[in-house]
Amino acid sequence: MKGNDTKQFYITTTLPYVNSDPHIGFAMEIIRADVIARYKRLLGNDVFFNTGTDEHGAKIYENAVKEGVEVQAYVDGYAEKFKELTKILNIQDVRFIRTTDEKHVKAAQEMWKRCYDNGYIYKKTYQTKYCVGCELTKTDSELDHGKCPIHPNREIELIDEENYFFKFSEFQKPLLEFYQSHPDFVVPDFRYNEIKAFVERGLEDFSISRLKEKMPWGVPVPNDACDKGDENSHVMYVWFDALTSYVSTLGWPNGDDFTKYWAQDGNDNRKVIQYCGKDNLRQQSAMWQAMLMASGLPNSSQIIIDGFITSGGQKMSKSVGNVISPFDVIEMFKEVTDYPEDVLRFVLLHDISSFEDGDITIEGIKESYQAHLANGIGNLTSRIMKMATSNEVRSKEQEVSSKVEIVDFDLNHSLKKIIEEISSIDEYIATNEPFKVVKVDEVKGKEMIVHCLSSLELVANRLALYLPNTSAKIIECIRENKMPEKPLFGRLS
RNA sequence: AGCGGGGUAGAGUAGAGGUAACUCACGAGGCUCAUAACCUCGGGACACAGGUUCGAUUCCUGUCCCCGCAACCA
Repeated sequence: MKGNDTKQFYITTTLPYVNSDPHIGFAMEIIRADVIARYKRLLGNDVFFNTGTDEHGAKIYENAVKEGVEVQAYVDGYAEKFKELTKILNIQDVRFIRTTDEKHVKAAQEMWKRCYDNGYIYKKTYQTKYCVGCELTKTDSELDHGKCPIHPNREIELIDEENYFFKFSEFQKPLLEFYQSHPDFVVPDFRYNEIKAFVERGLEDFSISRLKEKMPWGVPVPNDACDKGDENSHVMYVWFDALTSYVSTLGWPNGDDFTKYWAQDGNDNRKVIQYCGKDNLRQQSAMWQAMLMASGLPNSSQIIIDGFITSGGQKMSKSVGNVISPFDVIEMFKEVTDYPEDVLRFVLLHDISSFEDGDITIEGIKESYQAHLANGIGNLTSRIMKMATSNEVRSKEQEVSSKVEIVDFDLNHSLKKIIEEISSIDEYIATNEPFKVVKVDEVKGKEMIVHCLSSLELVANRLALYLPNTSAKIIECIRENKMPEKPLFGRLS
């Protein structure tokens, strides 16, 4: 990922399933995608950045029924929450697709038709064991004493019906060949190895429809592409529908955006990047890729897999009481800073490894805030601007250096490098004492202060991807030669 | 043999075949431009056992332990 290697750049998060409030893990995913999107824009790329909500399926239907609300109203409420999340996180210029959007429904049906016409969808009667928790049919080998090992508290449903199936099994070879020829298709490498091993073990066709009478909340299977007599009797399996959102957001099968942004084979000018959590490895890097192959569309360029976030060494859960909501973190810092969203962005980007699991606690967030934002960049800005304003030293005009580099999507590493520079500027001030020198040798002292201003501006520029508002504020202070009206990041009481 | 990740100072994390780094906490100095901030110095660590190697904490093998892939979940 360096230089102007691409012209069009497409990046998407997964679409979170709207059966609960926005998770901080998703906040991390979209923040990371946002940093990459900003980076690519800075390099002059034409970026299409997508997110949205996944709104169909049995679990959502069940939840809405349980709460006694219209399903549409139920998903509308969640869609608003997730839209709100993109706003408070300062996610820049992102498209938002909902799988209940009309254009998405049409696209999912078109995807189905193409797979069907190409011979990859067939009908069969079968009896199967279905776990509602996983939204997956289970083979006997996948069950543990008749229970889903993943959802032992849910009863396995025995389904004896005629369903449509996707010929996943036919894609073992094509997928393996694809992985072989694209060794960086999945990042990090250990996830690449994992999916390769999974496909090597063999693939089974999976059911991609549900009887409407049992579960009506889904995209109707297009009847003109399928056998008569089947009219409106099936809806799509939620994964088949949801995965299509990555192209429906581009207006596929119509629209210029699709031809413009979705990677074409052999066209190095385009990149299609998908961010997702590690639970999505199979869906994104195997199922979805097989669907693309089946419908004759180009594959994605790269899948970036995030780790999970625990809190206090444990999975966040309401019963344990260690859930940290992105909204709450931002709320918590509103009193001490005008940039609470940057606090959350900072913590998620700086304190969590780019690809491994990470841990977050309220105490840890506060510690990181105090060390790096309040005592670090915030204090540094104050001390330098104080010297500059009281000695009337203006910064030199400086070409906006885009001396930022992100290698292999390792945002954590890149941000840490920038933070290290803050410390070295503090050290410069302590060692050279410009505040003292300026009193005895004005010219020399002012030169030193100018040097500090330049260094600060460089750091601020490099922080722009990560902490956009903070960065802009610092640059504003330098340009207008003024102190921040109040500390950038006030001390916690 | 289910899949995958991990065990590094008191705590949380980096890192890498050859002086083990950072944040917090702790001890001793310094500075006064700054948000009781900042700088310097110091104490203190690579789970265990084999192997490969001139040399491993890093690579390999085994053992022990922890975590995720379940539930409200990305």
